Amino acid sequence: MRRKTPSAPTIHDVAKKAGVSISTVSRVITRNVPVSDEVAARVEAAMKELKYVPRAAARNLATRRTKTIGLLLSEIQGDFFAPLLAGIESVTDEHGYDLLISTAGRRGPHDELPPSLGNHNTDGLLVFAGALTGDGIAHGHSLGLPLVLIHQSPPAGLGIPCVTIENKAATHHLVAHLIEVHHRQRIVLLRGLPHNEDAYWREMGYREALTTRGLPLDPALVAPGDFSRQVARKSITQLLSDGVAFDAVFAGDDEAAIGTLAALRDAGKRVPEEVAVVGFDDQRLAAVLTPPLTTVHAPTEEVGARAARKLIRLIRTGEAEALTLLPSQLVIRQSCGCPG
Amino acid sequence: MRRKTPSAPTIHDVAKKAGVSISTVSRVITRNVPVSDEVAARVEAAMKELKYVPRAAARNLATRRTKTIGLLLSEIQGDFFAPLLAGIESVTDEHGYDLLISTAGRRGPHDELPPSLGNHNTDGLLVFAGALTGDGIAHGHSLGLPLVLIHQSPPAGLGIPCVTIENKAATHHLVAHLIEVHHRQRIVLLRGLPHNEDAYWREMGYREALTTRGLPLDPALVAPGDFSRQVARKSITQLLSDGVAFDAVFAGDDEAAIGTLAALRDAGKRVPEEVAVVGFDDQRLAAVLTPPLTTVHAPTEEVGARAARKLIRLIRTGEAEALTLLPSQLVIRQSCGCPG
DNA sequence: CTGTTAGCGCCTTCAT
DNA sequence: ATGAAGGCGCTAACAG
Repeated sequence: MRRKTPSAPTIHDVAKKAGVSISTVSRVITRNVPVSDEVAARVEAAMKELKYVPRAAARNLATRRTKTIGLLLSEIQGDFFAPLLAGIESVTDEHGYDLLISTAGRRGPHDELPPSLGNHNTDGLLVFAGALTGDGIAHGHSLGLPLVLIHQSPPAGLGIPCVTIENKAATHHLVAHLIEVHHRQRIVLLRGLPHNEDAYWREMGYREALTTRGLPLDPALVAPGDFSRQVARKSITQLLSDGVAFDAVFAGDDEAAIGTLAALRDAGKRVPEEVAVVGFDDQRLAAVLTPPLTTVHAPTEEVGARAARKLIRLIRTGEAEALTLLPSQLVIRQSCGCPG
Repeated sequence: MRRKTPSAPTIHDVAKKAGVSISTVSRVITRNVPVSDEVAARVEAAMKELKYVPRAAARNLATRRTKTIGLLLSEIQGDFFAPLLAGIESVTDEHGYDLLISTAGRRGPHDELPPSLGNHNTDGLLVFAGALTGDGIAHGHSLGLPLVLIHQSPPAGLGIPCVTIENKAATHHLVAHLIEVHHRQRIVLLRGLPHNEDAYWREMGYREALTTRGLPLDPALVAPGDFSRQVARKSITQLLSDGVAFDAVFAGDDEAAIGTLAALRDAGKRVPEEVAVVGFDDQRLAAVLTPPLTTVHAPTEEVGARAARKLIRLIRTGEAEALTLLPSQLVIRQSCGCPG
């Protein structure tokens, strides 16, 4: 049934079978130039019969465009990643772009683009926070590669577009809720990762909420959280054994909130009666925790979609607005002390 | 500072600047053929200075290989997806392959390959369950494209390799645990999606566990679960209001277990005292539920890694073993009735 | 070890 | 509306 690997049909095979020139075949493929209906039909029949598929490499080479977008990630992990990718994929798909994925790997942020995503192998790049250093970003930019940053602002001076979420105001509201509604006074802050911008702004929101309410910024209440269950758990356990008094915890993100809940449970502290706990992100887990977690909803899928849309515009028109800041929304559940 | 878009440097520019021929440059790029150290150094300096990046399209065209693997998904969603992709990415990365991602979209399984992943735009394809119909798979196969199926077996007759997990025996053990250790007699089965092979084998495991223990297969205890929270919740609520008596639920997967837990909570039933609940998959959520969910751990990351490794071998050698069946492991927590 | 020369498969003016 | 011919940037024999 099977011949001897008849090495995939080319445009020439189609042309011959349809009795036309290759340029005509090319025209019915690209649909850029009018072709008589009759001829078009013949060509299409030939393509179908031969199971012809245009070879991307050849088109790319001739066109000097790849019709693919690269996504550079720091790592594939957590609840964060799926919605982000879903958002991106929906718009790249809609616009006929392919999606090439690559991770920085465990070595941390990279100083250069990975070769595969380098210039001309991709029409543009989506760069997620932590995947590239400032130098790495500058490198890509200097190559003339269209770039859009996600959850990370560009190195000073480079006008690279960026899309991220509102962290500070949302955190401020969240902490203010703890203070005003639940009368908490000693609120622990679990810090996020060192160079993470989200972490930075959340901390700013926390401080602002306290100071504007006349509460002291007690350094004893600040501990590492690193956006991870383990670190958060350790921090809270430590605080407890150090005898630090507190009646609430802003964990930095939902993962850290889970660690916090675990530490508190271990210590026999009741949540939210004795200690209120709040997170950030509103991951899929948040609603099913016990008690259900009060947190801030981060519109991650929307971030992905916006970033992709922006990159495509940048590729097509050469410009895109510098910053897209998506609003985040308070999600009140029960871990703050609100009734179910 | 910036010239007039000096249209990216090519291999010729590098050759000229290094004072060698383009073949020499090509050789230092591919490293297939020995080149004198001195010359190599000169060439590399030139490449660096020019910020030269080889154009993938040109290489692909000349080589007739793309060095990229396609991943065809039904949808990007859930806890399932991140570990799967992480597993795949780690091995494609290790072997120098790029990863092109595409989803079937909401229209359900497709009868043909998406053009971008079609022949010659990819060296091979990883196809996840539900992304392609049998015809779609056959189509890809007839094109001579190396294919590896994930969580789905090939259409009869086609020797397409596949990697999936052990469902039946694991479910059997899980249900047997309910029967023998916790003395449950009336165990609800929440069915999975209709054409899902995992769902099929899990149901077989459930039946086998009951029949080998002399328990009746009461049709009243079987209801739709669809691997989703909502459907599961509705099913359980319905069962309850119908007055069907049961003392345990095998939810089909962890998502459905969450829905089950919610329905039971709404009805004031205590878990696991009155009703034991078990899931399947051991998602990230499982351990933080209340009570912590007894389930079966599905080695999803490993599945991804194995599939990718198998595809690469298939691409390189033309063959790969037909079936990889990864073992799944019982994870006993508290929702079955075991002590914390 | 290095240079020369064909293509790889398709798009795109340029004529017709 | 269609055909002819050059070129996209690189690799891979083939000579030397």
